[in-house]
Amino acid sequence: MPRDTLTRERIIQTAIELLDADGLEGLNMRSLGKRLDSAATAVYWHVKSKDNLLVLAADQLWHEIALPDLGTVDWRTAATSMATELYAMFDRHPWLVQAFSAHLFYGPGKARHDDHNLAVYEAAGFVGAEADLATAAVFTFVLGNAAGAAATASLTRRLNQDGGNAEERFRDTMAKARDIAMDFPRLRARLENPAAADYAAGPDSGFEYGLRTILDGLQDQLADKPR
Amino acid sequence: MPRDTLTRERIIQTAIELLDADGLEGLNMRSLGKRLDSAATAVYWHVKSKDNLLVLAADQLWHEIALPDLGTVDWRTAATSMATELYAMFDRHPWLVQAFSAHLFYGPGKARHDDHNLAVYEAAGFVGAEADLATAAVFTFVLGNAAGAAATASLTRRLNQDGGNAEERFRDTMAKARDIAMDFPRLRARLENPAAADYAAGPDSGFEYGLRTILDGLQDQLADKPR
DNA sequence: CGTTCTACTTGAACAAAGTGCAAGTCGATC
DNA sequence: GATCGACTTGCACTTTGTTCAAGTAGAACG
Repeated sequence: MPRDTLTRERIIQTAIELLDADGLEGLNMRSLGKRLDSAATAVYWHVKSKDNLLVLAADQLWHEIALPDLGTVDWRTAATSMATELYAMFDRHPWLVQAFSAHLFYGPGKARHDDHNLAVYEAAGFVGAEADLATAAVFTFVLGNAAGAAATASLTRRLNQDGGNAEERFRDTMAKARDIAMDFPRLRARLENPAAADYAAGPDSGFEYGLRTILDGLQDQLADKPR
Repeated sequence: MPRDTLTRERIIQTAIELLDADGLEGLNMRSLGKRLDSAATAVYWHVKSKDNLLVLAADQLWHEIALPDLGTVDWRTAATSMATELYAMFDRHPWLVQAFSAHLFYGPGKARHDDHNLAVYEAAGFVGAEADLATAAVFTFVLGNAAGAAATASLTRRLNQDGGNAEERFRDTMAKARDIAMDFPRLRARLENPAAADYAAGPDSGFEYGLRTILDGLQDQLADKPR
């Protein structure tokens, strides 16, 4: 006997909890049912399918993103502010990246379009017209970069706080990578004297620093080869 | 009776063919077996698991990537050349994005490290040391952007060549998006006079144009807010 | 108070897919 | 011709998404 009645909202909420806790693999209909104190199949009255549930969960989070005022701010500013918002979202819910990689990489062509959805696209610099492929690329960059930065940050946090399993596994991997890296002269130099390397930056400034660096580098490249 | 003997190489090759043709969903051990003219489980003698097979397939493609000469070229140049290579790879094998989104977004922390692997990382500007989170972000950017551009290009190609189902479906989606977009003043303006818009660019120059645009825009943003 | 209807829940069961395993085959070697 | 090891096969088990007929519980109605 379920304490609370099953509702679409409670299902979505619980699904997000499970996903945040255990990742994409942690969510299956039976574990979800157990967590909800009801049969796995009861969910199907409220939600069409598991895929649909994932979409609904993502939608929920997507709709929590604050929109910049496009009347006041130009789209470049908007894109940057979007990047920050998305950064936070991917940081809190890493499974989003896995579940919707196609959307993130291939743009919103495959995604459903509702008003808020499209407003976010607009804010992120995306235009839903077939001619505007360039802007689609920009959109992908904004999302991709936000996700990458989020991952970086969450990695840092895991290192600093978790203490234990995750840290150990990560350090193992990195130690192994380090061993291999010592065979490469450039890597070796960087590893042996990180402070002197031109890319050195505190963990927390990784996002902005990474941006700056790549911007400088690629700007140069493009300047060299016009057209 | 299989015509050819089953080999790890043939399995990987066939898996890539299936993946290229039907995407991630198109590959299951039974269909793979059928295509190889042998029992599904025969594959397991050559390959540890399906996940492992995906890694092997990705590795195969990964190893086909040409490395810039790091002795001659600085790492920024190398990163750009990598972007081009990766661009081509994601363009040819879109399922890579789906299967390895975690690697692409979260960096090589979770990936296995062999010599070539690490050489590519180095070329892409990644250093396998825990302090260098900034470079990891750069790595993610290069990959993410390459994938986005590849998707854009493959979308264009699909539109121009496929003629039929894919095009129709895409146009439907876009038409719907367009309808909704007309409610947004900025989008509407862009859609009604795309030629005049500052982002207009030929489909084929989408990659470079997208880069230029976002670089300009974010460069400005960073210039405004130092530190 | 009983009936009915609607909203919701349940357990059994099916299908798809990854995979382990015991038994078989086939070709080379002794 | 016997043996051995490499390789293959079919069966079967497990997990997981999903369907469905049958149930229940509470509100509405007579």
